[in-house]
Amino acid sequence: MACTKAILREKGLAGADEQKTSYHHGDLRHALLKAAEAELREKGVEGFTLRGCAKRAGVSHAAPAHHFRDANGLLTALAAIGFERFLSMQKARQAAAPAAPRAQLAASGLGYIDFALENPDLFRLVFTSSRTDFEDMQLGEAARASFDHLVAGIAELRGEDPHADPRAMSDVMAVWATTHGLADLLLSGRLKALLALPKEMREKALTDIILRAVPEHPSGTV
Amino acid sequence: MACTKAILREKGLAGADEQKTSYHHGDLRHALLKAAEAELREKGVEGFTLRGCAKRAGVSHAAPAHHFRDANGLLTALAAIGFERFLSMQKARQAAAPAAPRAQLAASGLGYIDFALENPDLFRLVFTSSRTDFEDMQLGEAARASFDHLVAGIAELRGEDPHADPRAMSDVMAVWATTHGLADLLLSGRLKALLALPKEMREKALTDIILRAVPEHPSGTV
DNA sequence: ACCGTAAACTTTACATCGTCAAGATTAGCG
DNA sequence: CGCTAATCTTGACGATGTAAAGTTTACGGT
Repeated sequence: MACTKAILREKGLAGADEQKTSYHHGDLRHALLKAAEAELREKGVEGFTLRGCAKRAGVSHAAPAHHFRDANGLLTALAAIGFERFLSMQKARQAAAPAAPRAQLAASGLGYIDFALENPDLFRLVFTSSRTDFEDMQLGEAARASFDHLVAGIAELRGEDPHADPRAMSDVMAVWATTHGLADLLLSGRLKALLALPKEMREKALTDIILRAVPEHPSGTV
Repeated sequence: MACTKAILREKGLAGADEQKTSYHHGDLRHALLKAAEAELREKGVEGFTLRGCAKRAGVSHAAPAHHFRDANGLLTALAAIGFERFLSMQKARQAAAPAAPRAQLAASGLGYIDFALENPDLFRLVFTSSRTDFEDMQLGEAARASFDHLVAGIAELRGEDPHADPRAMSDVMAVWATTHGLADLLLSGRLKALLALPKEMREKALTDIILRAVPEHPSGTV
């Protein structure tokens, strides 16, 4: 609805990125999101600038306001996209792993960590920035989808719906916390020992730690 | 060395906080750190402002530069203090817990989480802000002390020095990740189920999850 | 007791930021 | 073909971090 012209231009101009022949951009919303991601990657969450995004997209500094309420609005939209990519990286990992629930869970966790390491600032934006608005439909939906996916994984493993069984919900929280903690600590360079390992060994170690969170023989209350 | 006058004034004036009679403040460094913590608590990491700190301390906006290189310098100094408080909250918890290594480890973890929940923005500053400089002596030292403390806890539990025994080091990373993940997720309101629980049950649940990271009978490699 | 140096603090200035308001341009529909 | 509304630009404002230059005061050597 908003991008017919952009499509035409992109087809016509063989993908060179930064034209801007006409007054109207054509698909600025998209362009801004791409620019925002690049800015985020280069400058980090704390160095992120709305004007920088506008410049990178080749428009004036006030243009973004017509597509996003404000800077936080842009970041929120970006976070929603990030969240979707986040989930699909987990699913991609799982697709390449054995079907056993335990292996699936570990694979999902590795995807979680992969995403964090490959998109550090996007990860930070999504998980620990106060600039995103989770009341936003897109973002809220993406977040819920991601949570549901984890819950489903535990349901598969335990044969109980975590929403009904507190013990299964404990498993959910435990894997999530462990995986998230690994991701966050790796990201901030606090687990250099792990990062130094060759990929295969590192993933073995990560898998081991993640699966500790869901013991095969749940102990009684400690 | 720099605070004789400040001490005199504080004694003389019965602790009322915001005088500023003389041109020289007397203990501005201290005052700025206090102001910075308050600003952090009120506005959060992303809303933190150097000028705000200066105003709160009752000095001109350029005064902080004489005590801290720049805004990040102030935040770094604050982070160092935060880190020390962080560690002592863990130790406080441990002092009130049974001496058994496992109980000590759990207590330390609960202290970790306590700190995060009671000082959310300080926690964020310390663990996920790019504005702190860990090359800084104070901060680096505080961080190392905290890590050493965790390592010692695992050494106590396993009877092996993690720096020498990779399996023990795995335990270190596992508890750390789990505890940190819990803290971070709780902080961002993503584990509301847990937060809703009455204190005692919540701590029981947290303890259970934390201790999963260090199984009593370490399984062979999964 | 005094004086000069340096530290502590203020003032001024500047570039950059986010956002608002008003003007220019163009797309799309009647 | 012309109107309206969406899209984008320009200009302006207050706030921010930091650098430079000026002011005040503490303090050590005499």
